[in-house]
Amino acid sequence: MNIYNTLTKRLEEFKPIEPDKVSMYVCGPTVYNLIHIGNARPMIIFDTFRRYMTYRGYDVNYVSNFTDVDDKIIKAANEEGVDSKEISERYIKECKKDMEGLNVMPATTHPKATEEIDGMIDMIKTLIDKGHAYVADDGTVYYRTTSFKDYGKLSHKNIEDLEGGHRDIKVTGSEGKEDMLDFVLWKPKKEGEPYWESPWCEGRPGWHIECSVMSKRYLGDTIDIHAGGEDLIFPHHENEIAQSEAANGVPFAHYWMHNAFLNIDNKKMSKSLGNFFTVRDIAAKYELQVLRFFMLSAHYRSPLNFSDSLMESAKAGLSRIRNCVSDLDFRASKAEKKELSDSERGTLEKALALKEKFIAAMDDDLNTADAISVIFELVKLANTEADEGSSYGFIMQMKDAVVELSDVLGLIVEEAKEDLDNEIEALIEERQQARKNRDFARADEIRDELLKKGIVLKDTREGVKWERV
RNA sequence: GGCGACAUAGCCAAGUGGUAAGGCGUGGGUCUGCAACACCCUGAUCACCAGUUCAAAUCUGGUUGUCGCCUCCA
Repeated sequence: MNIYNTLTKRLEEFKPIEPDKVSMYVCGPTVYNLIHIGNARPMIIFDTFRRYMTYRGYDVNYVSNFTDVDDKIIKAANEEGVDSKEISERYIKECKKDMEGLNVMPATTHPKATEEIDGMIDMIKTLIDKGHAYVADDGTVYYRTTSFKDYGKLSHKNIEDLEGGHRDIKVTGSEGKEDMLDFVLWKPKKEGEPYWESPWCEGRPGWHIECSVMSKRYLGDTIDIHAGGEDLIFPHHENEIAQSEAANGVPFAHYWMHNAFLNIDNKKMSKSLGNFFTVRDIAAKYELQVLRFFMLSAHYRSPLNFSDSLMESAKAGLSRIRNCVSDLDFRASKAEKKELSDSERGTLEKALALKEKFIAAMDDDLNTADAISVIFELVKLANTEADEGSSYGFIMQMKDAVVELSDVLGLIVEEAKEDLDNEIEALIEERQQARKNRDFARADEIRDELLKKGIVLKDTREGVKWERV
């Protein structure tokens, strides 16, 4: 498995700390509102990575946090006149619903920042003791950026560039800082804000310290992979490295993976541009599986543009895979259980080769676009080779192959088996009689009637096939 | 101003030295009472210019364009 490592800017072979195990931390959302489709990209990408590693036999310890104390949460709480905990709890719940729709597996652990305050205070103490942090007059604790010689190693910036590169915008609240680049580890409460006791003041943690602490607690001082959106490289991940490595004295993460942004009309999604979509907005129009398929259709390190027509295209593509699976299912129900023919064996060998091609694509820095194309090749093979004469075993093996690979990508392509009620069965039977009698008007009438109930009929050579829309 | 990424058919998108995967869409055909599904056929001198090489979408330099980070942000 090769992974592009932001730290070294190159593709590297993945070597876990412990054989057959992966420890992985993915920065999760700040829960002040429903998650947007941009939040969904890292969730889908790294969930796919996790599924693939699990498929390859790794035991994956996957940790993803919820940031549940933050300015935006406090602001939302004030606007609604409720406790900030009410806001964060509500949106954690909603986020989990969206994740379920996207078929994103729950993390091994989903820590919350507010439940890890003790650990943060401990780490801040350590940083102060080691001279990497200092307390300002108002009780704010800052990280002393100049004390960490590797500062800038992830974002590949040097401190002079950062200092000199600052544009007109002045950093606010920087009065107590020794240096412009120093960042907050602990900040004093303001009136009406949630706070915790600490040796420095009643207050709350800075954003960056949360992830350092949660990663350490659930995965250890050094982990295999730390991941998130590319906008987090600087300053968030840079600061995490500075905190963790200064406090723990060992490397923080061996591999850093970052997904590119999801854009709308080639622009960054933002509320001010009015091109902002929540996952819930999309769910109203499309099954969220379509969104997942769409996101996986491009490489995770390429910017991906979102639009309605692209979603339509994704929907049609996903249907192609699903049609194949349901056709194979239908064929299997009619097929004879007999010895596989030579040609069937040959086709299965081709299918096996495609499976290897799929693995090669995924091994190449999670090339899901290529992996999906392999699934389409498999679909084509199945559509071309499976017919009324095919054996049951052949059909089922082809189907299993398509389902297995789709499943690695977290794509649900197999419909849950369902029995139709008698009334509908009777209508289908009546329509068959009408067709036999060439009473097509009545036949079409029944078809329309069933369509209204969400059932689409397809007349195949082997009989009538139905499916839910 | 500093740093960086990208530019492949109508659209999306793989491909990092040996003459272009896949999907969606379009048009034509086969199958079907019709429809749907499926199948067959239908599409690219890889932004532009110069260079390296027997050979470049793929490497080097330049030009143009698009976008991102440097400030909360997935």
